[in-house]
This record gives sequence, C-alpha cells and structure tokens, in this order.
Amino acid sequence: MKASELFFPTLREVPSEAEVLSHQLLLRAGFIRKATAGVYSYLPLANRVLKKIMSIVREEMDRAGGQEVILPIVQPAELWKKSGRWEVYGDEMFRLKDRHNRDFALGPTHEEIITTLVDADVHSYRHLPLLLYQIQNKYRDEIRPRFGLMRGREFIMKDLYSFDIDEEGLDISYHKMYAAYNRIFQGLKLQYRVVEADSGAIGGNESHEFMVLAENGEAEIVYCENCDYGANTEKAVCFLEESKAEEEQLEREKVHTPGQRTIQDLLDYMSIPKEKQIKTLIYYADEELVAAIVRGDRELNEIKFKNVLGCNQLFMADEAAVKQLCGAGFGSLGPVGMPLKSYVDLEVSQMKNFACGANEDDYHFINVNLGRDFTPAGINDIRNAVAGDSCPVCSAPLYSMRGIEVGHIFKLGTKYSEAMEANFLDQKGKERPMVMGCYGIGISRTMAAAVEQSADENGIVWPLPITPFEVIIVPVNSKNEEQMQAAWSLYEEFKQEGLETIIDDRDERAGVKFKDADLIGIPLRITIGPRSLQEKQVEVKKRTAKDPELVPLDVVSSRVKLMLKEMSKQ
RNA sequence: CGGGGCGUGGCGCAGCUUGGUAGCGCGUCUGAUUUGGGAUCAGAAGGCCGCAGGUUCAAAUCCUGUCGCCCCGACCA
Repeated sequence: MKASELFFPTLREVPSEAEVLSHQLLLRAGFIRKATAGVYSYLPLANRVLKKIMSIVREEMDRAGGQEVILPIVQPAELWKKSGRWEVYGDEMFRLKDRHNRDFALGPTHEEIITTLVDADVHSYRHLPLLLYQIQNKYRDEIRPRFGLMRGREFIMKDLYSFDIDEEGLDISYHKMYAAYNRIFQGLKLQYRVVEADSGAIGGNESHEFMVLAENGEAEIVYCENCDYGANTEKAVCFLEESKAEEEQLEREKVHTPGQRTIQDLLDYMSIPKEKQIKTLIYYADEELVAAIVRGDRELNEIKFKNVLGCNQLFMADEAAVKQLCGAGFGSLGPVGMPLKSYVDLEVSQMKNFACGANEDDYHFINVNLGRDFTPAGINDIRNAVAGDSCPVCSAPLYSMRGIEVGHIFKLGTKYSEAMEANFLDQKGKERPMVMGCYGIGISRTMAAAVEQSADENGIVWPLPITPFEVIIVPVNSKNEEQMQAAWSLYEEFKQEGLETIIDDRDERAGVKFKDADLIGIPLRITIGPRSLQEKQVEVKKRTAKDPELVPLDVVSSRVKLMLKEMSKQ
C-alpha cells in the first residue's frame, strides 16, 4: 500500500474529546472518527486490525465446531415480548417503529432471534449440539457511552450460542468455548485473566469473564497468585477467616458527636479506627426500606445485597425518608433500635465493641456488639472484595487490578429455550427444552484494549498478530531517485514475499514520516537514507527498539521475515 | 437521570467580564528554498461563532430556550 494513497488522517494534537489513551491514539493515528456519542466510523487501518481480530476469532470458533451465520439487526418486538425482555431491557434498547407503527428493536444481543431460529428448524436430539455464531454490530443505548471504543452504543461483537440436549452437553460446549477463548486471547498477544463472573441473576450457572489488564479498565478484579482464582471485585466471594483472639464485650456507651458525619470524621474526632466502625446504609428494596451494615471502610456490594434480598429494584433511600423512619439523618444511623430489617455483612459478625450511629442526630454508640445490642435479619456476604482479602480457594492474599472485559461466556440453561419454546425430542420421544449457552467477544473493544495495553509516548505499538501492516518502508527523501528506486524495488520484493507493507512515498520530510510510522504503530520500519544506501544497506528498526540495525539490501526481505518470525514467537 | 465543563475555519485554542461585525498556532492549497525525528519564506483559500428566539442602532459577546459533545456518579451514613 502506498502511503500517498492510504486514507489515514493523522492528527498532531490530541482531540479535546478524548481522555483515555486508546481513544486518543485511535483518533490521532487516523483509525477512527466519531459520528455521534458512542458511534464510530472505522477507517482503513482500523478495518485491517478488526479483520485480523475477526479472523483469529473465526478460526477458533470454527475449530470449536461453531458455524457462522448472520442474524438480523432489526428485530420485531414480538420476540422480545415473548421472552419478557421487551419490558426488562428498558432504555438500553434502541427501539423504532416501521411505517405500520409496529415496534422493532435494534439487536442489543441475539438470544431471542437465534432461539426462535433454532426452534423452527431443529426438533431432534440427532441435530444437537449446535453451535452458531456471528460477528456483527450490536446496539445498546448505554447510559453513558465512554472512552471511545471501550463502551460504545454501536459496537462489533462476536456472539456464539450453543444448543445442547442436557447439562452435560452444555458443559462440553462451555469448556470448548473456554478453551477457544484462551487460545484467542493468547493468539492476540494480550495480557489477560479469566475471572469468575456473577451467576446470581440466573442462579447457579457458570460464567467467566476474560479481562485484558489495563489501568483504564472499567472493572476491578481480584486474583490469586497462588492458585488460579480470579473474580470481578463486585462478584468475588468474600471468604471469612476464623476469628482470632476473643475480645471481651464492653459496656455500650452513647457519646455526643456534634457534626461528625463520616467515618473519617469519627476517626478524627474519637480516634476510632475504621475497622472498629460500622456503617449503616438504607435502601429501598422494591417498596420496603431495609438497612445494610458493613465495616466502616468497606463498600457495600449492591449486586450481592440484591441477591440476598431477592428483590427486583434496589436503590438508596433519600435522607428525608430515612430521617422520618429512623429519627436521624445519614451519619448518625446505626442498627441499635433501628426500626428496619437490617442485614449484616459476614465480616461484621466477627467484630466486637464497634462504633455506630445512635439513630439520633449527633450521637453515636461505642462498644456495640451484635447479638447483645441488636439482632440482624440476616448475616451474609454483602461487601465488595478488596486486595488483601483471603482467596476463597486457597486462602492466600488476593491482589487487585483493573481490567477491560473483552470476552464473557455464560451458561444460560433453559431460560430462553423455555421462554421461546425451543424444544426437541429426545431418544425416548420426550419433548425437552434445549440447554443453551452464550459466548461473546467485543471485537471493537478488543482493538481498543490492545492499544490500551500496548502503546508508548510516540503512539500505538501493535501486537504482531493484529497489526494493520507488518512493515513500513521509509525513503528519507522522496525526491531522491536513488532512494526511491531502492524503496520501490524493496516494496515489490516484499509484496512478492507476502509481507504486508506500506511504502511511504509521500513528499514529506523524514521527521513527518517517522512520526506517522510510530503513531500508527507498524512493528517494523525500513529506513532508506543516503548514508547507508551508499554501502548498499538499509536500516531496519523495530517499533519497540531504540536503534536500528543495518542490513545489506540483498538480504533485507529474508532478514525482515526472520525478525517477524521471532517477534511472533515472543 | 443527577452534578460539572465545553460548543468560534479540518485540529487545538484566544476573544465574551466592559456589545461595534473574528483572531492565533497547527493543518490545507500555490511557488521557491529545503530534506535523517512533525522545515523556512512568500502568497492564498477556508468561519450562518452549535441552533432558534429575544434585547439593542448594533450580538461570538447580554437574556431565554433548545440541541450536541466530554468528564464524574451516592462511596458517604
């Protein structure tokens, strides 16, 4: 490809709209342009990267027995009403009407469509298992699209759906996908971790997320270095260790704490450490007000709490309502004498002589003890895990890190097959619902994640498997015939050898070409300049290397091929 | 949805307080001189100042409304 003909509008300055590294670089290097919030055009370089990601994904999906299809983006409301998700999905679904005023949605996901499709034409155990997948745009009207491709409203996704005759079959399909996903992310040369994901909503089913490690990741994960355990922070099980030294229960006291509202205030005012405080959070669980109690320095995990309560809606109560019911505003709340059902975090059940609000403005209790001073409605794991917690598998201390969720695999069971009546006849002629799984990879997000993980101050550093081009040839002076001749003949040679090559034939100064080559992240750069050329040599430089190496003209292509081969092994 | 910020040539910004009809840097085009890490000089093109209404002799600037974009998201009890 000639750089003079390639559409890659690079920018010198960071567009003001981009805050995050991958967003900035993809814009600056001319990979993407925004159409509207969360919706992007992919320019030629991005297209090449996406195609490579897709082809790696395809290869593994096919190898695992998947068959590619293309499902409709425009989906009739009836299907969604049948599954019950027309209402449940809420504002996140793009909805539209046709000329007859019939309701449609732009597909945010494809369980309804594919289950209906399979139901219509698969009726026998003989035709199962069946693994169907597609790669295409998904539409989700996110509350807050952000970070460029990281969370878009239109994005490219690979989604595969498995249909099996029973749970054992699903296990097999699931593990095939699990293995395929590992091969994919290894093949993409990304640093990632597999973590356990929430299984609460559907109940007892397995689910894993594939997280690319990156500072700008939206999710926090905890993981164990001693064993394989890893989990999304909000999903990680908090493991309760045996309580240590028994502490004697002290007399409860009420203390005047004027103006002290926060945990930190109390610490400053009365030197009560956070580990000796609890906080009381009041929530609406559907209609009912309930209290959640966690250690002062912990975060309540709303997902866990919701699962414990088994309610549909959970949101924080407003201060006015709380004051009316409990007699005190935020900051002076506590479980002692609380007129609401209170749910205590596991960890709190081991605390002794702690401090909490007295349900009277500007008063706190100290030396409060569970059981003696109040009785909770439940004791459960309802806080977020943090680094330093014990691994629930092997008890080693957990570490934490941020990650970008690029893949998610899920055992669905019969949720959709029952709703959509996707049944089959088993060996005994009995009708049973198919057992399903779904498996997604964010293709466009993966591209952003790769940039997030692999870039320096000069620009993107593409991992070899997904680089838009492998080599860029830079003649230092495009007006110099000798250089250009050498450049063109190398270019032709590389093309013959099947190397993906850009030749920077633009009439620009060397500096501009170097800057652009670095910015767009091509792994190898060949520089053809007057000095080395005199000795029939060119410079070959890795994007990541500081200095080039000199290579004689007649062996450049073999040297380049060797270098690429070595790089692909790293 | 709530909070904050921003909309001025392709990009980054100034001007707005104190109204007088738009400016800087980069980019683009032409020519010349240059050519190893974002050249120099000379010339040029390009802007309904997001949109709509209002105030005024006069609005980028003041007022009202509206649309769009970006960031943050109870972390405190």
